[in-house]
Amino acid sequence: MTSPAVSSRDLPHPTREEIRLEGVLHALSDPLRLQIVRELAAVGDELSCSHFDLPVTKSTTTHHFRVLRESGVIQQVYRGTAKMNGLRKDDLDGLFPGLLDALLDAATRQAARFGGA
Amino acid sequence: MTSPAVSSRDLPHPTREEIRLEGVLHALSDPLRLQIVRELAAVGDELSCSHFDLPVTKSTTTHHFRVLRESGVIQQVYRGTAKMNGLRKDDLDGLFPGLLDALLDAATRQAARFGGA
DNA sequence: CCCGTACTACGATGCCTATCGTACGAGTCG
DNA sequence: CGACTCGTACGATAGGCATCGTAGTACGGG
Repeated sequence: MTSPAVSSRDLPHPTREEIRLEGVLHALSDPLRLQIVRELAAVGDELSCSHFDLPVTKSTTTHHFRVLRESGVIQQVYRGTAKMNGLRKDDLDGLFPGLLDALLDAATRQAARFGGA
Repeated sequence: MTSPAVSSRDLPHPTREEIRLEGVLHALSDPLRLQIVRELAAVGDELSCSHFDLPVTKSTTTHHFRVLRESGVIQQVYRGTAKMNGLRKDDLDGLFPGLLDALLDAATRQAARFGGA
């Protein structure tokens, strides 16, 4: 088909105005979720849930993506059977200029300090 | 006495190298603790625990200050009966350049958006 | 239509944490 | 010394959350 067909079922997202700093910080205070956001920022595009190889079951993965979505850090949309995830960079930059970049930079520096990739 | 005498009992702090980004973000994901850090940054000096008028009991206040200290966000030192709290700005800036300012700016913007002072 | 893939929903579990109250220790001042 | 202030320690409690397993739903392809 021509258009990707964003498929009927859609998911509740907070509006930009509803995004809370505490919620964003809480979402990013989990190592797995921070890692997800780092990868999303690195590719600068949407990624399917199954793209990530996380050391937890799929149930837990679903849970983490939901936390990220409900805190306003990512947007999720179904595309066929896949659920695509994208960083809400515009919204976050609009609300908190410079914060996302500072966080990503901090995460990169910490990854460099420790063995992490 | 002449010198403030940092009094015998002292408290365990993480070294700069031990500070973890996830821990910092978790510490700041609590509204009370974020508020404390905002006030410390605003005055740019040390403040006693009792300076803060928080809507919780003293036990809970102690708990929050400990979380902030153990995550490396603040340093605490006894000075007589008072326990003085100071932001570890140098350490945080050294580890994560720009992060603290971005966080404080984000908190200020959010406070402006909502009724908050 | 049936099957495989992708993800979800739900219940259970164990840990972490925010909160409180009470009892206590350290320091200061009269 | 004695009283008062500041903050701690400890136990209890309730709620949140990361994790899992199993069962189920949506979609696409043979």
